Amino acid sequence: MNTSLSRPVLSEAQEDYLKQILLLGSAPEGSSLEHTTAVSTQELADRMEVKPASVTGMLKKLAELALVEYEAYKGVRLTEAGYKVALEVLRHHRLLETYLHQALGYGWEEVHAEAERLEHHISEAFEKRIAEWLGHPSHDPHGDPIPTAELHLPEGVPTRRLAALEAGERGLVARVGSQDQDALNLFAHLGLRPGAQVEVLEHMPEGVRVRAAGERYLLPVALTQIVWVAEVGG
Amino acid sequence: MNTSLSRPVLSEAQEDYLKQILLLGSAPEGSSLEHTTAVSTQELADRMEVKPASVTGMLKKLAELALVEYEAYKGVRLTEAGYKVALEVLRHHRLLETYLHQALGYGWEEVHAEAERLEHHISEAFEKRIAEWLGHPSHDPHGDPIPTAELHLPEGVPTRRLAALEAGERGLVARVGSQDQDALNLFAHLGLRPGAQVEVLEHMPEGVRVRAAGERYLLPVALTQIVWVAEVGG
DNA sequence: ACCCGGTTTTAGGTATGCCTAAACTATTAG
DNA sequence: CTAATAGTTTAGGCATACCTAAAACCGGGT
Ligand SMILES: [Mn+2]
Ligand SMILES: [Mn+2]
Ligand SMILES: [Mn+2]
Ligand SMILES: [Mn+2]
Repeated sequence: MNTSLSRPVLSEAQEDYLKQILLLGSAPEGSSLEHTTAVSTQELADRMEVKPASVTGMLKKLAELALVEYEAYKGVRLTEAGYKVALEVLRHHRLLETYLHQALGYGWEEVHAEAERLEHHISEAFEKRIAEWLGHPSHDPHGDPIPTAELHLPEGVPTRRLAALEAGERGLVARVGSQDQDALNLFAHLGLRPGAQVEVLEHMPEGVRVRAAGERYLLPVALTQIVWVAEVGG
Repeated sequence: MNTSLSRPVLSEAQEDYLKQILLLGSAPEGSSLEHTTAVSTQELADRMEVKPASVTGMLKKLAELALVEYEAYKGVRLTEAGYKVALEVLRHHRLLETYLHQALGYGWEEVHAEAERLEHHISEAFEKRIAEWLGHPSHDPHGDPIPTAELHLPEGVPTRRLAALEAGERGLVARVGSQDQDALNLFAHLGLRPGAQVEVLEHMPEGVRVRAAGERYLLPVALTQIVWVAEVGG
């Protein structure tokens, strides 16, 4: 009983495009389609590791399917329908990451690659069962919010980039917002995972000196943009 | 660390062809490449729900990859390399079925469709973790043997088709060897699942009268070919 | 020996999703 | 206000995996 899904059957590539358009067009904290910005061909090409010409082709196809609004030279935005699909894929992704971590003992930094593929291939029954097993979690192991079954994206606690903390300030890692495997490996290695405490010791030209898991490190600025921290007692 | 796998990266379609060549070419009990028979274009076309012309095309490609031996008009057999791939896919499939059943509470008859897709998309890490979680099971929920991590197919206990039992004989369902969803639903509904007791009451022209789960049914002959039974006390 | 009918292959075509190279557009720096 | 350049699109290709229609094959029966 396939419930003849209300959404068309999309390819893996199409689903990934929609998901990335959502991710790239959203403010780091933000949710809701209205607060979304247009995404350029170039950004998508970089993120999808594909040539810009390929992106143009795909965007035309998605526009025909009424999943995006696309005007040449002006970037794309999701339509209401496209937004739904993107959230659905994102839900699969983040539930899978959580399940791999909690049920199968995957490392925090290992889950992304596996989820990136599986998100396109699990059924709604599978989604439902792992969500139940997990007790309907609100956040994945990276601290990212998981869209609900009704496709609402929960608001998070207010956070600031690690880069924005003053010297001497401390906080709790709330989110490590990276898709890059090497960066994740590094963070995992340093103990900079969601829930951990961090303190900014000093801002330097080459990066930010921090203390995490009892050790001191110099983090390149780019990496301190990726880590979001919440109030210590929050 | 992808360990740069010894086998080439194959498409989902290629993997499914190899698996079906293995399944169609093996005796119902049999294992080992030697005891395998050639498989015809037609059989594959039926099984894969594809036209014979498509099969011919695929077989040529697989032959180029040295995964099958293919001679026009004479059917295919797997090469040693193709046999390995087929067993690998089969291991994924049957481990997944077992996991979906035991860990996620899928019904015995629901697992096939989900496994059919996922088998191509899980990593070796995933395979390993579910195998460990399950305690390295030897058989899947349908009673089919699961290839080991070293890709050996365990021998089963000797079984006979339900159709082969004499009137009055009883046995334990050892295996329900169907890929057909509707047949599986029916068997599940009747309580004819691996481990259940069955008794053949009478052979009729229209089918076989059996008792299972306390009830009496008339099973079409075709369906009694699919069910394998072992000695009651075996 | 030959014919027939089922099986299999060939030939030619579709759609997807990617590529490169070349042409074009929009924006920004002078 | 133009001209360079970064960003984008078009045009033309390739590979995969299917399809249909037509031709070729093969084995059994006469
Ligand atoms: Mn993906
Ligand atoms: Mn879903
Ligand atoms: Mn499959
Ligand atoms: Mn494997």
